[in-house]
Amino acid sequence: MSPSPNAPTPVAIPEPTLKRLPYYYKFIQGQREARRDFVSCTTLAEALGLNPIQVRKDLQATGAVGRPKVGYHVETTLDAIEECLGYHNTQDIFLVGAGHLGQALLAYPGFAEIGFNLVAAFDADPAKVGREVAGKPILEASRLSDLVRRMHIQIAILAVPAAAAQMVTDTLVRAGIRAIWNFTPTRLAVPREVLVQDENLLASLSVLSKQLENSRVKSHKESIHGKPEEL
Amino acid sequence: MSPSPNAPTPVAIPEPTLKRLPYYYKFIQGQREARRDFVSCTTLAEALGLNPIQVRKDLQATGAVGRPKVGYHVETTLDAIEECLGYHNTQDIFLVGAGHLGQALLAYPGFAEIGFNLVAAFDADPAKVGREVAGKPILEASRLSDLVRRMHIQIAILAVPAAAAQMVTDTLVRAGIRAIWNFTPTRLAVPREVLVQDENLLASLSVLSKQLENSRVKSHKESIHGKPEEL
DNA sequence: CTGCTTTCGGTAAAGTTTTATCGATATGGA
DNA sequence: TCCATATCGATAAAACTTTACCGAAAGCAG
Repeated sequence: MSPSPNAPTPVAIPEPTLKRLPYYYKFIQGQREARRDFVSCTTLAEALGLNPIQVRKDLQATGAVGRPKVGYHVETTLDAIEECLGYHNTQDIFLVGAGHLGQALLAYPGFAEIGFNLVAAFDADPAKVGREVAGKPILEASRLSDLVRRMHIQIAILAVPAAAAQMVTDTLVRAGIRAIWNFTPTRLAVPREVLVQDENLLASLSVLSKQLENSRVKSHKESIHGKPEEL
Repeated sequence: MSPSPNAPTPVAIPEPTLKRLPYYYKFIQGQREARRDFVSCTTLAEALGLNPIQVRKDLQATGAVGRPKVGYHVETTLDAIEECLGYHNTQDIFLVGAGHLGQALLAYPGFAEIGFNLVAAFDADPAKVGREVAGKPILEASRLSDLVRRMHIQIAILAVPAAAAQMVTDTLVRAGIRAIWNFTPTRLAVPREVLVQDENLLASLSVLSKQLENSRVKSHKESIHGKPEEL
């Protein structure tokens, strides 16, 4: 399994593909429960509203291999996706900021299923410290740095107020964090070796609303010019 | 302001750009508070860790106009972004599903700032119905359809359990919803004219973790081959 | 006033991601 | 057994996004 020194680097899988894989995974799991042994790109694509060719390319990226006229073997393909997304190797993560959103994340049971173990939250508010949410303790913010270091935590969820975002980030970075899942609407300044995944909810909502506006204009124009809808 | 019949359709702004605009907006607001009248792409890019050329192209897309050697006028540019993202035209939205995440969204004060008015939540759980979160009522799920119709709600936030996602979606669609901000890990089947913005948290976390793994492999390889880090 | 430097706008190139095309393979039915 | 068809894998084209380049405008210093 260990690649030879100059093995062709297992080409990084594009982010859009990574984001789609969980959907495939879920659907294929459903097929397994339905006692199906194989699933084709066509089926997947139809169920998920995607392009079959895209599905095929995505699955290829995971290393899954299909059989013409039959499709992909359910078990093998599930394994390939799990392997690809790292659902196996479980990993401890911390949450910083136990406000409404933070507590919702604390209580969310889904992380465990994909190999993450959210072990504790940290907050600066003494009123919250000491409480538990879904069995996970909320600890004093001052202990964050030390625990990240000692427990070799690599990923942290950042759900603090925007004003504190950069400061907390600096603390995390100094403590040796490797990746930050950022729920604040702030661009974090981090050293190049630290990864940040932004989850800017306001931005997403803005996008949706803008696209809605666009589609309104478009369909209005279409109705004026009599352009028919295509199938 | 009304475009002539065959005016060049104000080219749809690419989604990546839309997602970056809120960051520019926030930073430029900061500049205004600091009593600065102009801001350059270079400054913005440096502050946000982006490419200056990208920033310029993004701002151009909003219609903002800059002056060589000076930059973009703070007030005008803020207006352009507001106009572009529709921060002005406020819009009522509904939340469906008042679980942990749903309640966190209910309590989130940020929506109002970008022109959204989250007026009510809906839930099937009688224990939750009747309660209020941050002054927003949680109503019976059975009233959803009627209220969407009567209030001409265009955007709904979907934060129900995955198992209910498609069913609730169908209800929303029948009631005339135009766009769904989907927090469930499900691909929703909707008619073409209905927009869906997926916010798949598990998928995002998987991406982060996978990229972390990649970067580990890469830096390991680099250290073996002695490839130096670039500035 | 002249020349230097910063920054913009427009156009072009490079890089990514999505979609299309085509031959090969395996299955099921004639 | 042989043919029609569904589906895969590979390669190529198209679309989209990011990055680079270059000339022009505008401020600043001498």
